[in-house]
Amino acid sequence: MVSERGLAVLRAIVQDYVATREPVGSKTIVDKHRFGVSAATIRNDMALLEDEELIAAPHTSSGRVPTDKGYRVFVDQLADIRPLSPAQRHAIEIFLGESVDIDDVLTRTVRALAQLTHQVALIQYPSVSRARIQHLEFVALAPRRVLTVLIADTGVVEQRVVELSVDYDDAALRALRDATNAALVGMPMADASAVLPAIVDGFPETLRPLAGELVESVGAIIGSTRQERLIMAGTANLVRTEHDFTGSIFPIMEAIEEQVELLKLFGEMAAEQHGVGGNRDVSVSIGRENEPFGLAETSVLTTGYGAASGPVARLGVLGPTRMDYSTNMAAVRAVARYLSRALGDQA
Amino acid sequence: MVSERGLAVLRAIVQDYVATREPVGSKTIVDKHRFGVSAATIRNDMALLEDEELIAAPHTSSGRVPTDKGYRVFVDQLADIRPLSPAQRHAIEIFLGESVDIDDVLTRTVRALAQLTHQVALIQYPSVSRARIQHLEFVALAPRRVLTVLIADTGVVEQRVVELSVDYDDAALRALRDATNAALVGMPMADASAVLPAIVDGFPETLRPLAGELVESVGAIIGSTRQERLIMAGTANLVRTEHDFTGSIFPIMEAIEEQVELLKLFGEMAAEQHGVGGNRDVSVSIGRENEPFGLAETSVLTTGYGAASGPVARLGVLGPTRMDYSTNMAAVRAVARYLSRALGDQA
DNA sequence: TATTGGCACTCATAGGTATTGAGTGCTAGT
DNA sequence: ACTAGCACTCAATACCTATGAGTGCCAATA
Repeated sequence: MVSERGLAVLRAIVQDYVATREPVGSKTIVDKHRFGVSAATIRNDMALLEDEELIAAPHTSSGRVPTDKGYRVFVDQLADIRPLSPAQRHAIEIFLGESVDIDDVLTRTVRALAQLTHQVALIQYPSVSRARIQHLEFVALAPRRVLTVLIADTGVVEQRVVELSVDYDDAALRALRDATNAALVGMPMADASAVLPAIVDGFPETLRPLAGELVESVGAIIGSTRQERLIMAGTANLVRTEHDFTGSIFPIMEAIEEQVELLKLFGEMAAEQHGVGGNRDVSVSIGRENEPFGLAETSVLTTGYGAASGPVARLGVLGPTRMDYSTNMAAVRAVARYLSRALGDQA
Repeated sequence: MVSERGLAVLRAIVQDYVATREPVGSKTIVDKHRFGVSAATIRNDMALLEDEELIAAPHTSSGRVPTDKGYRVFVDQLADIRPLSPAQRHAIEIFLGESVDIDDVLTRTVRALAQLTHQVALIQYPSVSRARIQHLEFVALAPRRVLTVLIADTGVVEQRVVELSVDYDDAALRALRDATNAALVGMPMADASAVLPAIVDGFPETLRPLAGELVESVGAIIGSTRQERLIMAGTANLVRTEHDFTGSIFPIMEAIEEQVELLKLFGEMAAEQHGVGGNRDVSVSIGRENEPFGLAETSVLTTGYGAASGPVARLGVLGPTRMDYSTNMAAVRAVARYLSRALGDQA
C-alpha cells in the first residue's frame, strides 16, 4: 500500500514533471520539496509507486514519469484547484464585457479560455433541444419561399429557408405564426416535436398543406444537428506542446477538426458526471481513456455551463496528458461561471 | 540571361523539389526529365539560374532548391493549371449537393477545398456590405425587446437583439417593417446607410423614437464587422507539412487563428488583382511577400467568388512555399466556381 | 559557340567508439 | 524506519572516420 508520504511524492513528481518535462529523480525531489528524509527513502517510496503503476521509468536509469493512472490519482485526490488571480478575473471581464451577440459571447469566451490555459479551448454550442422556445417567426421572402426563424431562450437563433410547394398570403402566414407561437412558446424544444402535429390539425382544411410544410420546417430546425457543434480556439497551442506526444499530432488535430469524436466524448462526460469525489464539478478524462476517440495522449477537462435552469451544454480544454491540471481546472470552472452569467443576462 | 532551356530546368527543379523535398541535382534532372543534354550542361544552366537568384544551394555541394523568386517565375510563366479529374469534380458535387443552409454550403465548401489540396483552406465570409438587401424583419420578443433580422440576397442572415428605451405595439412594428422594406429592398447594403435617416423622417412624430432605435439597429448590422471573418478547414495539414518550415509553425498557426492579418492579405490580393499575366484569375502571394502579415515561408492562393453580379468575397488556400501550385490553383479556381454557382442557386 | 567528359574538392550524413553522469536498486549499518 | 554507500545501467554527448552525392572548373570536342 502507498503511504501518506508516498502520495506526497507522487504529487511532487507530477508537479515537477509538468513544470520541466524532465523525468524526476529522487535527488530533485529532496532538493526542491522539503521532505525531511533522504533521497534513498524517497527511492523506496518511488519503488512502491512504481509497483502500483502510478509512475514509470522511461529507461532503467532515469527519473520517473507519472503514468495515466498516476495522473488520475493526482487529479482525483491530490490536485488543489487554486482560484484564478484577480488579474485573470479582471481580464476575463474586460474580454467578455464588450460582447453583444450570442455568437460574439461564445467566440470571446472560447478565446479567453484558450489564452488562460494555453491549451485548445472548446465550447459546445448551446444545445437548442435542451433550451426553451422563446419566439417563432415566418418571414415571407418570395412566392413559395419562406424563412423560418426560431429563437431560443438561450439567445440562440436558428433559421432555415423553406421552399414551398403551395402558395401563401401574408394573412395566412400571420395566422400560422400566432398559432404556433401560442402553442410552443415557453416549451422545451425536446417536448415541442410531439406537439407539432396537433398544431397542423388545428387549422382549417384549406391551410393544412401550408401549415404542414411550415411546421415541418420547425421540426427540422429542432431536430437539426446544429447544436452538435463545437466552437474552438487555441489549436496553435497543440503545436507548441508537440514534444509531449510520442508520435505526430497530425491525427489528433484531424480528430479535433472533425469534431464528431470529440462530441461523443463530451456526451459521455456529460452523462457520467464523473463520480462525486470532493468538489469535482470539472470532469477529467485522461490519456488512454480517450483512445477510443482517437485522442490518446491527450487529456480533456470539461464542465457544464448554462442558465440557472440547469446546464445547457459543456465547455472545456484539451491538451497533452502532461498538463497543469490544477490551473486548468480552475480556469475551466471560472470561465464556465462567467459564461453562464453572461447567458443569463442575455436571455 | 536565362535561356529557354534554363526555364525548363527551373520548372523541373520546382516540380522535383515539390515532389520529393530533396534538393535537386543535375544528375536527377537528366535522369527524370528527357533533356537531350548531359549533366554538365544542366549544371551550367543551373549556375545561371543561381546568378539570377531563382535557385539556391543549401550547402556548397548539394542540389538546388527554388528561391521565392524562382517560385514566382514558375507560377507566373511556367505552371500549367491542369483541370481537376472527373473523379474530383464528382466528389465536390456530392459533397456540396446535400447542403441547404448557407453556412452549411460554406462549411462543406471549405472542407472540400482542404481535402482537395491538402492545405489550409480559407473562405472569406460573403461580404454583407457588397450584397443587396432582400428582406428585413422586426420580431417582437418581449416588451422593449425586438430582434432585427436582415437577409441578404447572398442568403446570409444577420440578426441582432435590440433593447429599446420606449414601448411599442405590433401595429407600429408592422408599419415600420413595411416602410423600411419598401425603402431598402433591392438596394446594395453599402448605399443603404445613407437612406436610413430619411426613413425615420417619414414617420409621424409619435413613432420617431421607436423608428430611430430600430433603424439604427439596421445600420449597426450593416456596419458590423461580421463580414470580416474567415471560415477555415484543414489546419491539421499545416502540421503535416511542418518540416517545410525552418522554425516552428506555432506563430504561423497563431496568425491564422487570429485572422486579422490574413484578412488584410485577402484585402490586398483583392485590390491588386495581380497583373494580367495570362489566365491569372487566381492570385498567388509567395513566401517573403507575406512576411508583413506574419506569414513568411507560406504561400497563399486566392480567387474571388460570388454571383453573376460580381465577386462577393475571396476564397483560397494557404500552405508552405513548397507546395504544388499547379494543382492547388486548379482546385481553388474550380471550387470558387462551384461555390459561386451554389450561391446563385440559393439566392 | 555550345556541349561534354573528367577530376579535384566540399560537406552533410551515417556509423562506430569512448566518455560522462544522472539515477537506480540493493545491502549493510544506524 | 531510515540512511549511507556502492556497483550498475544506459541515454546522451562528443569525437572520429568513411561515404558519396553533387558541385565548379577546365580542357577537349562537335
